Order: sequence, then C-alpha cells, then structure tokens
Amino acid sequence: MAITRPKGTNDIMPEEMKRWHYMENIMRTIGQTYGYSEIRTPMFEHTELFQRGVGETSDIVEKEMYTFQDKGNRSITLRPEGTASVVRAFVENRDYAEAQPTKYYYQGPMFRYSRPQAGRYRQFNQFGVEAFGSKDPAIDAEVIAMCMEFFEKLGLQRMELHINSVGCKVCRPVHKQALKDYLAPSYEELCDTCKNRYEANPLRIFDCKSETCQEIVKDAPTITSCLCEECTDHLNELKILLDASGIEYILNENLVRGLDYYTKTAFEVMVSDIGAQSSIGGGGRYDSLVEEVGGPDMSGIGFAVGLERTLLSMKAQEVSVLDKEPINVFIAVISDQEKVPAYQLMQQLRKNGIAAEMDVLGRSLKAQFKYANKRGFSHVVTIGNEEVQNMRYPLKNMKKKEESKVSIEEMILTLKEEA
RNA sequence: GUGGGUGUAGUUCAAAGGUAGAGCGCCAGAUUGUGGUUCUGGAUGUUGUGGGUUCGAGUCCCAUCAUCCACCCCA
Repeated sequence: MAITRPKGTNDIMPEEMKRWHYMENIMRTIGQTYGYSEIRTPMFEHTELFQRGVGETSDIVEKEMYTFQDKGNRSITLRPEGTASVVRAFVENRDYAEAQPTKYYYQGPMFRYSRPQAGRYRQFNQFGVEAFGSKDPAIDAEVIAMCMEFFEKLGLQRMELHINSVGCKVCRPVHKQALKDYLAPSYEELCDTCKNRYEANPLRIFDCKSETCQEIVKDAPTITSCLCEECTDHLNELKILLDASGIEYILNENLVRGLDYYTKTAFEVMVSDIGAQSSIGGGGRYDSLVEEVGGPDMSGIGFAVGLERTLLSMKAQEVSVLDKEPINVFIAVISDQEKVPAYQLMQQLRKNGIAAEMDVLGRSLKAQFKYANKRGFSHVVTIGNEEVQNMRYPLKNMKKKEESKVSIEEMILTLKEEA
C-alpha cells in the first residue's frame, strides 16, 4: 500500500499554487499600505504558551492540540493559532521598548487535531495581523478594514461582518453574574455541554446550536447591556469609524469567540455556500494577553483568516485569478545529433532570463509540438542539422502560428520584447 | 469524541449474484522537419484490505482502513 498523506492535511499542487501566490501578494500589499511588517515565528512552541495564552477552558487547548514530549523531555505543541506566538515574539524580542504601536502580519500553517470536514483541516493556513500598544478604537477599525479589504481585493462578495464587544475585566464579571442569575432557574434544561459552560464560561452558551439552549438564552442579558462606560465608549467610537469608512457590519450581541483572551471588540466574517464552516476570518482585542505572556501591560488586537476557507469561497463564487501568459520557449530537437547544440541554446536563453526547456524523452518532432502546445509554451524553436550549420533557427509563435528564421541574438531580443 | 455517505483504470463514473466497461486523460499512427480540430489504434485494474455466505461475490454479511459530509468546535 502506498503511503498517503496524514489525515486532514493537503498537498498544494503547482496548479493550485497560483491562487496561493495571488493571495500572498495581496497580503503583502495590504500589510505594506497599512504599515504592518511580516513576522515569522516557530511552528512549535512550549505547550505552556498556548495554555496560558489561548486559555485552559478553550476547546482548542482542551482537546485539539498536537502536543508531544521532545527528546529533551520538554512539552512541545504545534501552534494551533498565531496570536500567542506573535505576542511571545513581541515580548521576547523587546519590541515593546520601541516606538509604539507595533504592527505585524504573518502567514503560515496552524495545527489542530479534530475530525476533518469541508473547510476544516488538521493543518491549515492562516493570514493574520496583530497590533500592539494602542487602546484607540481607530486601531480596531483599521484591523477590521484590513480584514475586509483582503477579501474584497480577492474579489469575494457577500461577506457578512459581525461585530460585538465582549467587555473587559471590569464588566465581564458583572455580566457573568447577571447571566448566571438569569440562567439558574433553567439550569436543568440546558444541554450537557452548556451545563459545564455555566460555571466555566457561561458567555459561550450564546454560541450553542441546541434549540432549547437558544430558546433559554434568547432573552438573557447580553454582554452589551452590562458593558462598563469605557467599553461602551470604545464600541461606540468603533461603530462611528466603521460607518465613516463605509464598512457595513451587523452588531451581533450574541457573538462570542472561542478563544479566551478576547476583550472589548470581537468580530467575525462569514460567507455562505462553503458548507457548514462559514466563518472565514475573525479576531478581536486582547488587552491583557501581553501581560499574561510575561510582557508589560500593553493592549493588542488582531485577526486571523483561514486561507483554505477563503480559497473555497473563491471557488464557490467562481472568482477568477488571472495571470498573464508566460513567455517560454520549448526547444524541439530533430535528432540525437542536435542534442548538444540544443542544450547550449537552452542554457543561453536561460542565462538571458528567458524560460526555456527542451525535449528529454526522445520524442518525434510532431510529439514535441503536441507536448509544447499542451504545456502552454509560447514559442517553439526547432533544431536540426540545417540550423546547426546556418546558425539561424525557426522561432514559432504558437499563439499567432507565425514562424520566422532568426539568429540567437535576434531570438533573445524578440522574446524579451514580448515578455 | 459522535453520527451518516462512499471506496472499481491516472480521473469521473457504469456493470440489478453469472466473461470488469465507457467518457475524459495518457501513448502511438493518419508517407519525407511543425501543435490545438478530426479519424484510427494501444496501454492501464490483486474492484481499499481481511474474513464470511454462495456452485459462483465488484455486487450480500462482518470487521478494518481510507475518504467525504454533518455534529461538536473553529479559521
């Protein structure tokens, strides 16, 4: 039996790679225009980072981490998300001592152990940004704008932006108590998961898909109704900024995020028709995470978008990625005798920056042309005895079906002009 | 972790318990050194794996693995 890829992983084959490069270019452009610099952190970290950073009660930490002992007996975890690592790097490299704010973006694979399905994989890629050192809602607005601009630049349509405030360490305990008081009489009717949530993190009951839980929670006090003055002002200012910059959003008071570190602003971007996993990006503010990881008391905010899901949406919406036709030459060889001169010509073209390949399967001339056509070469040069003698070569433009006899110098010139 | 669907050629899929097939793709040819269309020919399978029922199993049963989808959760 042939060896297959591990469950939940994907090979990105060359054909697919075009779309990835396209997305990556857009990331760089957006990062650049918003003043964010790329950062790359390790794909594995000390397990403790995620336990402290992402939160012990989150499902990610409880049951989805790839954790193992290394040979030095350290507990190591493949990163399940990017924020904790970026925060760690920000603290460890003392970037907090530089002029603020500090703004990073990153891209790379994340790992979560869960059953794969449409749009959910064990290794998946995220594009994310993090901004440290400012509590200003303008940063919240800018981060949300970047996220939306990423999708828009890709040509996606019909995204839904949901925003909410999940409060801070002042108002959250107030809401938690209010919520528990409200739920207490109906406790027995809650589903088993929500019974556990009741103590650990009652806020997440809002997220439950169970109809009875939804019914119970329908009129429960939302976090919004319990927000302190600071959080209320923050949310209001954010809304003003979003309105002012023409970003449409839905204020979703039930929006709760699965990672424990969020404070104040939380948001999520949804798109339909990619199956059950409709969330293609999300993020929020985390005002105590930096300190939690051992840094100074500094706030942060960021988002992460799932690139595989983004790609699925692009395919579902039939967004085309146009790339221009390449100029590349196939060198057709008539007989074995022209192999050496053909090879020399190929290398000479390559050294002049022209993509060139030659036949390496000893095929008939006809078969070589068929191959060149199938592989989309823009030009074919044929080399036979006559060409070697005269130093002039028939250069055929495959699209225009035109052929002319040229010297090598003329060939290079023509090809460079067309590129 | 729970539930459901599906495993047959490179690929998409047929074959109603009785000789494993088709489209696409791939390779070759249609007279001398030129592609896309057309025509002709060709190659390719331990029917995921292991058991069982049967005179006989791709087909029925059991197990196992893989994969897809959904729940959970999230990107």
